[in-house]
Amino acid sequence: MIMALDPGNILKAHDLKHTRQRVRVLEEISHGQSAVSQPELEKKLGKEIDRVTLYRILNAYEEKGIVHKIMDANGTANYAICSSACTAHNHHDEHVHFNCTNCNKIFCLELTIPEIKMPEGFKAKTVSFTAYGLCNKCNKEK
Amino acid sequence: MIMALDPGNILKAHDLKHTRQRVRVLEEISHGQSAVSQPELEKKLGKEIDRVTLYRILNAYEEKGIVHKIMDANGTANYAICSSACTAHNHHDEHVHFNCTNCNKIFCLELTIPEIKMPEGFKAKTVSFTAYGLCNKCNKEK
DNA sequence: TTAAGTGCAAAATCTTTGCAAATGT
DNA sequence: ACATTTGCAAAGATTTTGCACTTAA
Repeated sequence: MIMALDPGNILKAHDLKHTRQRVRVLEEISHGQSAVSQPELEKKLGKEIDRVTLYRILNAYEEKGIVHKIMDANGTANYAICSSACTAHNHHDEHVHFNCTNCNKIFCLELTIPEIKMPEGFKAKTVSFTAYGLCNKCNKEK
Repeated sequence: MIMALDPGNILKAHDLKHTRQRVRVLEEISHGQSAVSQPELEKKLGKEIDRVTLYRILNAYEEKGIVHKIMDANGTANYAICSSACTAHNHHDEHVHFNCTNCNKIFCLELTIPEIKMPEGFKAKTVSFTAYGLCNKCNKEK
């Protein structure tokens, strides 16, 4: 049941070559408990990986369904590892996100998004739910 | 109860001068039943209003609580008129949004976002709910 | 060996800033 | 008359594209 989460397997499973750069990006994204913004990744990896390469790797990961991209309130891309249920054509990212307005981090909460009946004619394929406020860390500091 | 919705009153009520450019932007935003993206506004108003002025007007409107800004999946800003209940410091935008993946339009649905209990330590101030799929128009065409 | 991936340079966008001229009250 | 607002020019930032060099399989 525990599917291989190490970079090597993830890359192999998606027909992506195992390169130093790709491994590093995966490491950084799976690092903490929150999603990582692209600017953060650039800051962290700027010396090791070219900016353009980072764009390409992130796009590839998103297309393959390895990570999911979450836009924060500023239109900045954030990335988190997809659950193993995700595939390139069937993205399951239907949990609640929490976007801290202080530290700007995005957390993937283990909460399912409630169903909502759409009006006549509107057919929802996927939904997204994001809560904005203070995360558990920033709450204490304030 | 029906508060004045004409541009003149809206602007006056928020201490903004009544200029040709501001009126046009308000007209375009309140035009249809869906939110308008910034690129659409630029295309529509490009001959009448400078790009930079448009940025400034949209920012002012958002700060004053005249419009609300909705980021679509591409990180593009979309704007819709706020309900009269919005003020600069108390934004009420807690209805469901529908983002059509075909025509890219965003619709403000008259549906309230269900409450979700946050995990220990996380305090949500506002929430956003967006459904992605085909809108009533695009559903028919496909 | 060779197709895929990377880095660099440069183009194309998008967004912000500064300032002089124009405009609304 | 005067503070705001606008347009233009230009700086800054972000994202994309092309191509030669490198690297994993």
